[in-house]
Amino acid sequence: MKFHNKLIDWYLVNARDLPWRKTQDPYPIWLSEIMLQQTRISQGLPYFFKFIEEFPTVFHLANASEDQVLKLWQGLGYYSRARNLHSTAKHVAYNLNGIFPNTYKELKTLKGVGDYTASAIASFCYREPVAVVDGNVYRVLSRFFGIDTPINSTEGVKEFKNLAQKLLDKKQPHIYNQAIMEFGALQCSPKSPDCNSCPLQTNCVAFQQDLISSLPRKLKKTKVQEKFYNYLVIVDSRENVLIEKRTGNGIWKNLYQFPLIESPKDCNLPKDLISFDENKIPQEILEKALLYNEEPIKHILSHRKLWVKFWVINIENLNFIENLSKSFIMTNQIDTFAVPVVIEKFIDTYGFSK
DNA sequence: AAGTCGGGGCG
DNA sequence: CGCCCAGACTT
Repeated sequence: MKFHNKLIDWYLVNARDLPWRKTQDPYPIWLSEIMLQQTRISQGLPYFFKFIEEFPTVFHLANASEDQVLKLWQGLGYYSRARNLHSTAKHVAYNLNGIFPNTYKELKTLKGVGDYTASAIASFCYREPVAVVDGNVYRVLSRFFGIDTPINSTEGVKEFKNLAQKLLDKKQPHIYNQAIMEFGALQCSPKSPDCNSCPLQTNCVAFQQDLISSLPRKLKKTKVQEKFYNYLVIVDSRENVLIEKRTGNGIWKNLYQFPLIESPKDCNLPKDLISFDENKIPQEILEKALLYNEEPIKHILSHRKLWVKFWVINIENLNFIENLSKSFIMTNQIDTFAVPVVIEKFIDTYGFSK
């Protein structure tokens, strides 16, 4: 039996019941594919339901504000996905009459839709014979064929894409693509795959040569850099709190935060804050800072290690911000703004009175 | 070709 | 801790 037939037979027995598999409507399928980029299904699923409920159609999503979209995305990470999602929704709604492109090539022109996502939508919605290559596919193919080309090298990307396309069942690309990904997720998992019950065992090079644990190969990434973040929770007598929008192009773009003082080392006293402050916040304000957490919170990201401290400053009124060039906002409705998880956790613990 | 971009879960 | 997850985009 052919490779693709074995995978599909396995899939028909073992497929999970997932909401985006019940439809050919490109809107929910596109939404799910964006959400699941570098994200486990268990983590993305609740967000998928939230989004479908809040934005039942691409027009609802297009008519929302970016702030609203980011707020709903809060906690899912890789926020450029949310910004691109919203941008593409507006494009589809206003320029394309709400109709998604229906070919791989056209789909790839959409913001946030790359090689994988275009293949997924084109095959699931329109039966176009284009093979998906995601983390699951890399793993299944590298093991079954014993390919040790690093999957994140230029040659590896090309090699696996060509192989995947060759193996594709072109009469039912939608089922084959689902099958190989589901197989990678459930049977041929990264750690301790279930080789004993595997229908591909006898022809699997990695299994026969005991290479399961060393495949797929991957070039190691650069080491993470450490940073020290000091957030100033400046609260006035009416429970207004100062926040700002992160604009630049870096991490957490367009999310909100408390005024931030980044320091080259751990800070323990207000005078440290004063020496590192670039917001030009008046000294007499910073002097009142009370350290909320003695031990910095370790916030681990894929490419960064953050040591985060929160400093609470109670003052009578926040009028001093008029003298600052930065655009801080006074708010007593902090819950309505999208914030990074490390700030969300602080807000939940600190408990502003509403 | 290498960096950047989140957060959670698992061994 | 290190690795991985239905990757895309920038430099």
